[in-house]
Amino acid sequence: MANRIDTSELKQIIMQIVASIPKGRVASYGQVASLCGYSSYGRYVGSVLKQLPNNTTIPWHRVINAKGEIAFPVGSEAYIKQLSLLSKEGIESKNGKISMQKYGLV
DNA sequence: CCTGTGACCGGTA
DNA sequence: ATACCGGCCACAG
Repeated sequence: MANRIDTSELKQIIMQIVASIPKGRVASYGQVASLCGYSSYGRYVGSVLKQLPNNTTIPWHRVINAKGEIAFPVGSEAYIKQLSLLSKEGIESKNGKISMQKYGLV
């Protein structure tokens, strides 16, 4: 039992969860954390995605915050890129907000 | 060792 | 509905 968290292993789990998000769906950082079994690791999820290389195959763009908004400042490079990728998968945002009811995980 | 930071979240006013 | 606040926790300096 020594339920000690292995951050290096947790990273792998997080990436696997994110990779498992179906195309056309989105999940919040906290939700990804929950699926990993660590509901309070939302911030850590973000820090892991931040470390991903530009050529990664991980669909990091399908992860947004709990409010249904992209976590970057509106108009920033990353914001525009993420919005573009989402739009490509048929995910539309209303006034910068994405409907979790519609695109959230089932 | 201590402090600040961040792709977060939920409660309260 | 928005704004503020405290909790959260790995990581960098």
